Amino acid sequence: MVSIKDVAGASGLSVATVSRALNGHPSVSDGARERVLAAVESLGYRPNVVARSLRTDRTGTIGLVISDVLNPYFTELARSVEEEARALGYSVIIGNADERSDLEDHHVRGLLERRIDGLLVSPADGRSPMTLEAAAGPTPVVFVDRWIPGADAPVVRADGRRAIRDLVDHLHALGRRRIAVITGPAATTTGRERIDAFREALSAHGIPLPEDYIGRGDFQAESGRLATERFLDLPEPPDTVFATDNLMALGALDAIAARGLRVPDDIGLAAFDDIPWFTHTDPPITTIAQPTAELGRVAVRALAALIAGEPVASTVLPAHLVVRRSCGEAATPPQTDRAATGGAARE
Amino acid sequence: MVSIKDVAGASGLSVATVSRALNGHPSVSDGARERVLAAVESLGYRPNVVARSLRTDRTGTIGLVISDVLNPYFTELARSVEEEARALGYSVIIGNADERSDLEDHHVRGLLERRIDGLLVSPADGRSPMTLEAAAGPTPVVFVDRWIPGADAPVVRADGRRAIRDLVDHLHALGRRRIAVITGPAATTTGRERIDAFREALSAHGIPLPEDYIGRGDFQAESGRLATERFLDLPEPPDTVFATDNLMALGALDAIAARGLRVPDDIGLAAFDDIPWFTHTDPPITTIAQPTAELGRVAVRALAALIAGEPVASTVLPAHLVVRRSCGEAATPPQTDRAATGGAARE
DNA sequence: TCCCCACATGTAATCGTTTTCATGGGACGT
DNA sequence: ACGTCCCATGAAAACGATTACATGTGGGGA
Repeated sequence: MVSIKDVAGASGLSVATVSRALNGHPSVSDGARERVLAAVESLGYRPNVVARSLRTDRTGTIGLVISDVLNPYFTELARSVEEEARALGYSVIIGNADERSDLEDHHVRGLLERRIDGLLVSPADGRSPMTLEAAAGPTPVVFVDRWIPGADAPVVRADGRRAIRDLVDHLHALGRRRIAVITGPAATTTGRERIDAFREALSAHGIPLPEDYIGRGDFQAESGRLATERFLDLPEPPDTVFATDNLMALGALDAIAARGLRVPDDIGLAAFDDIPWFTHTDPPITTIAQPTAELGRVAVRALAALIAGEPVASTVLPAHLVVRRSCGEAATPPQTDRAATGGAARE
Repeated sequence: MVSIKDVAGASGLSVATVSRALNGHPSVSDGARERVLAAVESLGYRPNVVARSLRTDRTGTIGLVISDVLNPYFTELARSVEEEARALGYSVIIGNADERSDLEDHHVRGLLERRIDGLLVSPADGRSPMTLEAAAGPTPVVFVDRWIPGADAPVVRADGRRAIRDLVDHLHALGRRRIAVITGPAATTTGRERIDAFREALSAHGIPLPEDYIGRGDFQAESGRLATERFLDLPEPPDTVFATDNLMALGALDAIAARGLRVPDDIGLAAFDDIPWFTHTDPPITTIAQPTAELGRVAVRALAALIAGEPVASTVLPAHLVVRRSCGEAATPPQTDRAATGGAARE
């Protein structure tokens, strides 16, 4: 590999001058700069980022550890993170934890050893020691979507409580009374928030939530299918199922279709996270949409600020209900669809 | 940050011995090893991969540049690549080219500067100079899914020709005769292969393919929608649309739904790439499935072999037709989960 | 007893940059 | 004409690891 020394040799200058020329240092003569560029061109020199990072202690890279790459919600998040990071001059290394805390550990450790400038993580659960260590350590960390209570790092997330209340109002208005829910892992903040908000909203309407109507899922499709089957086997099955993420909703749809039941006539279905496919399922699915891309952008900006040494506060963006047809005929066609990220609350 | 020197100091040994102890070098006494590990533990030492890479000229990282992270096909590919790479001791840095060759260029350049050990790329089109340069350069490169003819790198891909023939046979058997196609960019190998094979299969049945029945897409949803609208505006619209990837099929579905038409009665739809959602659309979509995960695994193994200096040949795996209901009655009607949209008018 | 070798360890060079410090030579003000 | 300052440049020291080479020590074979 051709190094800066070769460029120095070819241009008859010292490595110091070459380095300065390449980094836009002001005190380099035009002549020198030209000779350097010519040598770079003819030798095909490409700076060694590894060496540079060692010297400068900056890698120009941020890490992103997400819970599941196959989940469209997280791919959208990853995409917006990469986009914003690129705009800010950073590269992104993505680690997929697959909802496993050992994998999360593995990736966080690897990223820290790689000396990334900052870390964005959506913790699978609170059980990854490395994640806690990272949050406590010198590398800037920002939690996105999920977080670990007590860990010392800003959080960028969406608040679904209000939207869940809206959803339950909607279901109530449609006459739904036997509403079951498929939760995420109790160890995740989003898992807890969604079931808590749901329970609260139900009780506001005086609707009970029997233990049988709570399916314990893991945010992946198969768990949604299993939970739904169990619901359908009940002596008094629910008239509506609320899956607290998009993959579990997919699993629920599977289970429902396998029994030859129809949505929404035989059973209603609502989901969390809006994804393009929900428009095309049979029927289109009523769901709660997060401002996913915005979440990613805000998180990256927060991380960049942290890296720059600026103080950073947590951010909460609102999620909102998107009514389609999977719970019955829409009462009113409000169609608040998308772009509604109006007021961002700051903590 | 605590470095190997601190560990050496704390354990009363030299950096050389510490390094050896940490890397499992045989000639290190048990006593020394223990003292090193104790010091590592108490100091919270974490090796600096950047420094190691500089010295060893190995980063333990491979790059993966894909065309579109939002495309489920590529996320599945990315996932299997990461999995296999991890098993082989590599980390993966993913770059999203978003079907833009300038972004592809950007990522390939960044990855090379980062001195990745090897590069997996699915070129957006042949127009990225960096990709060509990379294939010609010293860093091992393997093309996956798509490739650049003439570039000197092994290719791991699926062959869709046979499956496309099967699809056309299927359509023909169902009486479909006015079949339109939405192609990918002519600059991509997959784009060309699919339209070529399709054209060939049609002519084997004596079915014409008028120019009007060819929609030029870019593998993204919006282009599928536009192409389909144009088809539907034709004086004699097609009775079937074949979208050559899953996102364009989604767009086609959009356009069809927007006109209140029903699939497959009013118009048939077939796709390329199988994804979980195709089971849940209305109706489930007949498509051509690639062995996506296997593709990722094979590609990583090929790259690892290349890195190890072993000779590597290109690999072609077969794709196959998956018949569902979007083109008309399935050959084998196993279950009665139809019923659904009985006579209900839509929209 | 002596020699040789293997073993455990240390010293120092090295990887490719950036950056501090030193230096020489104009340009400019007086 | 002289001192001052700045500007362009170079030499060399880092950064944190790995590793070739050197060194001392102890054990085993002759």
